[in-house]
Amino acid sequence: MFQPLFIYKFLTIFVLNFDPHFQVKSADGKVKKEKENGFSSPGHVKSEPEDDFYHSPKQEKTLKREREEDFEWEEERYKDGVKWQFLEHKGPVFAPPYEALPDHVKFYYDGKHMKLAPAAEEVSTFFGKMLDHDYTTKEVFRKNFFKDWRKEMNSEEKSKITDLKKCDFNEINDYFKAQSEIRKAMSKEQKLKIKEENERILQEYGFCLMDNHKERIANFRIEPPGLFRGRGDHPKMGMLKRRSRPEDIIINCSKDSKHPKPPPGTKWKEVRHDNKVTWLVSWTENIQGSIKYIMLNPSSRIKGEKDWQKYETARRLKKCVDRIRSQYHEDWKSKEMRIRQRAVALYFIDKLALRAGNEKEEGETADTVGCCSLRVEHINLYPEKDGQEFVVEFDFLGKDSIRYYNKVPVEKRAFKNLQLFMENKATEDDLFDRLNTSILNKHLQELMDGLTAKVFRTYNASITLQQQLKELTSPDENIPAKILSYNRANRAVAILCNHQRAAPKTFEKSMQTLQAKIDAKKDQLSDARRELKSSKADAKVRRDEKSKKTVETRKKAISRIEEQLMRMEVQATDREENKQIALGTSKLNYLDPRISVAWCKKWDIPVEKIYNKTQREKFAWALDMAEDDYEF
DNA sequence: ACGTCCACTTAGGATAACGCAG
DNA sequence: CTGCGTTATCCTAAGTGGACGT
Repeated sequence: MFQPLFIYKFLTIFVLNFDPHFQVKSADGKVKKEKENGFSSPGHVKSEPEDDFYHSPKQEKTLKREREEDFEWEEERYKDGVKWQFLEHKGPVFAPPYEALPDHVKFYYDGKHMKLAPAAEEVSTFFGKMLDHDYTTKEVFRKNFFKDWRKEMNSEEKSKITDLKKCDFNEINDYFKAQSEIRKAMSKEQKLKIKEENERILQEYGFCLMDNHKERIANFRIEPPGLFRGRGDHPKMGMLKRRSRPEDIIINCSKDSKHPKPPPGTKWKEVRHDNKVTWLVSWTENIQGSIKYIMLNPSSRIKGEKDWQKYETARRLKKCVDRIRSQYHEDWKSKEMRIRQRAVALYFIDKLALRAGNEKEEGETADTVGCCSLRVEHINLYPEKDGQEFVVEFDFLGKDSIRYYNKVPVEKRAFKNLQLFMENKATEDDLFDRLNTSILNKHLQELMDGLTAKVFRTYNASITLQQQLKELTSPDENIPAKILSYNRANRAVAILCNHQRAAPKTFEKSMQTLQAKIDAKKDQLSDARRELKSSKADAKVRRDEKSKKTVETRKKAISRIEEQLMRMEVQATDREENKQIALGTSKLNYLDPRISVAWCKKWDIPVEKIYNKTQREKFAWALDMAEDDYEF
């Protein structure tokens, strides 16, 4: 077991030896897996004698039990919201300074060439680069851009350039396209050089030291300036996102660490030592005035533990969800309107996995809603529709302005309540006028410690995966078929959570190509069968070893082709069903990875078929923890 | 009870890297 | 070896929810 004294000693040695330049990957680029408190991180230090202390060979089961204890111990280590004891990093990487356009790249106003001063020119390139994008045709985008662009112009530019329609950015657009072609056409050596330089920056700035771990940082680069790309009908789209300078940046690190240095001749806005937060760097962004952060990679201890905790909370909900469900069924009958509304909203959140729906500041963001912020206009009630009773039709824009459209039969009492909530209301009125997320979450907190609205999404997603896997996996199918089943289970969750994507641009084409391949494979198969038949006949006549052998090889060839064909057909089905559905979001954020790991172990599927390298790093804790009998 | 601030998770699109057929 | 389609990674916007002050 860990002795705090040893930890402390280890930490001291480690800090002294910390060198941000050293390699963490082995020569072949493979990440060495190291077990430590159930977490493995690509950044963990190797070849320290103390390592043996962490990696002493033990039997799996023993290791597992001890690791679980370590988790508890870790939890206790950080009381009162303390997140770390020691934090050292090199600060952020700034966006490269603006490089003026070459003289031959011209901007035209009203058909006449006009040389812009650097400030205005830089902003013009932001727009010029985006000419092919839909954004530049949108009125709001153009209006916001033009307004902010004019702020960057000198008085001469400002007086001349008064109409965006008269601006010709085409040469700028062509220039950047050409630049990107040049980059693509670079020689191998040049590309390698760039790759090496990126790797060097990653090694220098991409890692930090938090307590006794060297951890990967998620986003160590400061966001470059550009035009704000809000999603959906965002009122601020096209506004200029300013360049951040060191004077805008707050550094967070421990007092006794080597503080990051600001670029020569500059100062940080502030250096603070707040170990109740997990971020390393922050700055305030100028569009919404919100704070941006640099934080650790999902593979880090601090993110992994939190993730694990999230699923443990969802599992606790599993234990009491029946009680909570019967509770809200009761609350539907309450004489108090606020309780009825709370109950119906919770019913939606539970049944349909809707998001909580915080209020938003009008005019500051796109008009999107979640459960608590639904308005009358977002639902239609049908006492009877398509042979079903009490149907609610939802149609609203959710997070990222993704449309949620669903027709669901609901329980009669819920339906009657909805009718009641909508009485004497205008379409733009709140459906749940006596409810908001804060009220709902306070209620949930009373039902279960740590329960909030979002836990239902996690719970329902994970339980759905588990149940679908049970239902869809057939024991005698081969691995590709089992993986198809997994993807279908995953898909059921993605549909529940309404995780959509734009159908890939190449979808139709690639589907055709695949179909052509399948047809070709089918032809190949019938050819092979014909050949087998003739060689069988041949063998019957000749009765020699050689012809018998031919029969065998041809049989093998057939089964190989059959296998290939099957694989392709499975792939085609999978792709078709996946056209507009994004599996990644649920996989990464909602599905308890231990369910997937257990499923892989149970059916002998290599976990690499389910999780790629990054995902395995993020879920290292689960890979370590889950056995084949894990139950969510 | 409400508004505001802050910290953190969740999200889809853009872009880079990879890998395979021709 | 090259071009093209797929997959992985990067990017950063857009949510959730708690704390705190009034």
